[in-house]
Amino acid sequence: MPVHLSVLVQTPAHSGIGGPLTYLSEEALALGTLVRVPLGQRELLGIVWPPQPQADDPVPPVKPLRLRAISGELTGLPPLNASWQALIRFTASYYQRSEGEVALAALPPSLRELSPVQLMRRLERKAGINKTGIKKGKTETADALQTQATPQVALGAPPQGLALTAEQETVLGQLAASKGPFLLFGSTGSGKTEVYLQAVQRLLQSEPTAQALVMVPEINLTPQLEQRFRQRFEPWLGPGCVVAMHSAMTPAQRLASWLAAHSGQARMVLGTRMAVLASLPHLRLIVVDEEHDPSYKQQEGARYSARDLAIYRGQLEGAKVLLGSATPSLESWHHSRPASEDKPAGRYVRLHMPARVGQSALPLVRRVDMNRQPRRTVFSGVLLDAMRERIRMGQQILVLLNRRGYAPVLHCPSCHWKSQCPHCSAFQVFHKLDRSLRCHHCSFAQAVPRACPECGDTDVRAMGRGTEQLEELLAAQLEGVIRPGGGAARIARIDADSTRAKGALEAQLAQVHAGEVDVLVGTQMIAKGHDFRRVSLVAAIDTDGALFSSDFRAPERLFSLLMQAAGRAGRDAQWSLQEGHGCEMWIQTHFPQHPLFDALKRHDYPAFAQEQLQERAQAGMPPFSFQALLRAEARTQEAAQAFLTAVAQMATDLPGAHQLTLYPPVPLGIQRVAQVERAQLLVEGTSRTALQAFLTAWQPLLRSARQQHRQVLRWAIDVDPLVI
DNA sequence: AGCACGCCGACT
DNA sequence: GTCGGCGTGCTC
Repeated sequence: MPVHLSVLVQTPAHSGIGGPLTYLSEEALALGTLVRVPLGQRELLGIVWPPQPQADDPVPPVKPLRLRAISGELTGLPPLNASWQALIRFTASYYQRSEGEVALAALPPSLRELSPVQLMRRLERKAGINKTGIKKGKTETADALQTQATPQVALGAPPQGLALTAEQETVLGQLAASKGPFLLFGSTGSGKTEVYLQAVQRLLQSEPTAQALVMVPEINLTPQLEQRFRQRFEPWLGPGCVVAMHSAMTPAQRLASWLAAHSGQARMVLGTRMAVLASLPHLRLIVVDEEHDPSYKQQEGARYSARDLAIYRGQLEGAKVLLGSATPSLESWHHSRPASEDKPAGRYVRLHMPARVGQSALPLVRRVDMNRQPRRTVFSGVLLDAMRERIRMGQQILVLLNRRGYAPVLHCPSCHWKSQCPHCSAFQVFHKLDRSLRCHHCSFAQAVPRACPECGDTDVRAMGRGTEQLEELLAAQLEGVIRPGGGAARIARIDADSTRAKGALEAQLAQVHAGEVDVLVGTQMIAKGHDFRRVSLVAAIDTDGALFSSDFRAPERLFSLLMQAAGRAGRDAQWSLQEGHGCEMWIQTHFPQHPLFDALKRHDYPAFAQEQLQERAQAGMPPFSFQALLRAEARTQEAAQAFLTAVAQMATDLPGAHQLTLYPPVPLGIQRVAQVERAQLLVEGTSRTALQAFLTAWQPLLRSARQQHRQVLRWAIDVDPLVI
């Protein structure tokens, strides 16, 4: 007697299919079981799911006659457990996406594509390594995986690790003593990584099946960290106890890692934001390194914050959560505030590690008042002198500018033509090296015109400067400076352009580490994570834009970037101890009195955070309010805005609406990209519950409004947006 | 989102 | 006479 089975499939929000679909099955299957189901002409991977509560929909969703049977069950894989299901449900509901989209996106792509037969072969092959290598039928496969799933038994003695400082010991003690979640506020170089390693080790040691998840912001930081974790744990728990998870892995690698985590064989997962949705049946600890990093926020599809989900998942599964940063997000800082006379303490426990390991001092921050420099000065004389001296002493220099290319725009002085991108409301950037004009938003590229396309004048000029131009300028201005070994200063540039080729970043970094480079020019890429031990001077060339940006989070990002960059300098104690030649961070600015730089000079994140939080509180901005954006894309700006205006008018009586402010629609910062006009509408309020209730009620209205607004190509809701 | 069906322009 | 453009509509 066939039974009805609810199955989740990958259905985008636009499709109208929200919840699970109903199929027939010969037998009832446990929730979380992976199945293959027919949908239209295709066969898709699905997950057995609780049926949709049919409360508000009086019309039965399907005529019973049309039900189709599932194609098959993926045997050999234990079902996704209840915690994982709950995590997916929460993520979908909080970020306003369908459960099917979130759930299926959380599985490795090759699992979605593999047929049951192919998958079974894979599992057999994997299991066969441990067993005799004889392939058998499907029940055998299940057994094989079960065998493999028994957690790794310790092969050797637990690793010793580095000797801990008193601070590190204290922090580890605090971690053990309370429930958390924790915010570890530790300066660059204070040894946070060793705390993570020890925390993971203590967990794995005390519980024979426990799993830990360690998240990092970017893939290019993972290789060194992955190696460190492997070297620490593999001699102890055997190869395969640590697996990586990030989007740069091959489909086969991703599947292998996922299976190892899902089966419980992997004891530790090291990954980027996607790893927060991995199946980890024995998860007991989540570490979020550099928790302030914006890349934890997914920027397409379900726009979840992996850091926020880590907090939720920890609570859900009873796992400890440790966020770490030298410049925490203002949200996390606020949530970890100590109790004051008028207010109770925040929900997080704040842990503090102020000291740098070893003797190295924090660099001296020096401001150059650009108002006192001749107009159009790129490198001030004082900075150039300081750089020359460092080169003569054989030390390295980092020059930061967040603008790649040669010049951000080309223009014609006689007719005022500018290198506007034909598809976007942005300028095409001048790249001198390959003589191209390139749009950084839609990638449209063309050759640099020899003469002005409008008036034919051959005097077309570059305005402003990017990293390419800095590299060129420096070569000229540092000419004749001789480094200790003899020879001229060697300048290199690292940015998205120079590292496009696979392995290019690693090769360039290796050059820097080998001392083959004296001056490194680059975008924020070079400020993150990489440890340049011989760098003794860091210079930020043009940061003023972030001080007065319309994006209220720009100062926070700038402070973090500069603190991180400063942390790159002076990791090697030898120079900081030399009298008068300590490590320095130079800031060229037209606003040397700005409080951000005052706090930076004192390396005083708490002071900066307090000042920013006061401003945010007064202006009623996050973390003192909650926001969501509704974005619409259309062929014309008018169509996009008309849709937003219409749905805002329809929303006035929705639940929660009276506690929220709906702002008028505005064009996005870059209003047009690749011939598509974009507009957005901000919803804001002080109650997260009201915002959630409102968005949930709004969704069906948005879907139906699209019928009247055929010009709208698509729309999406971004909950807790990072860029407004 | 896929993938069909469906109705109009340049090709073996 | 067919191949193929992408507009509209459906998938348990």
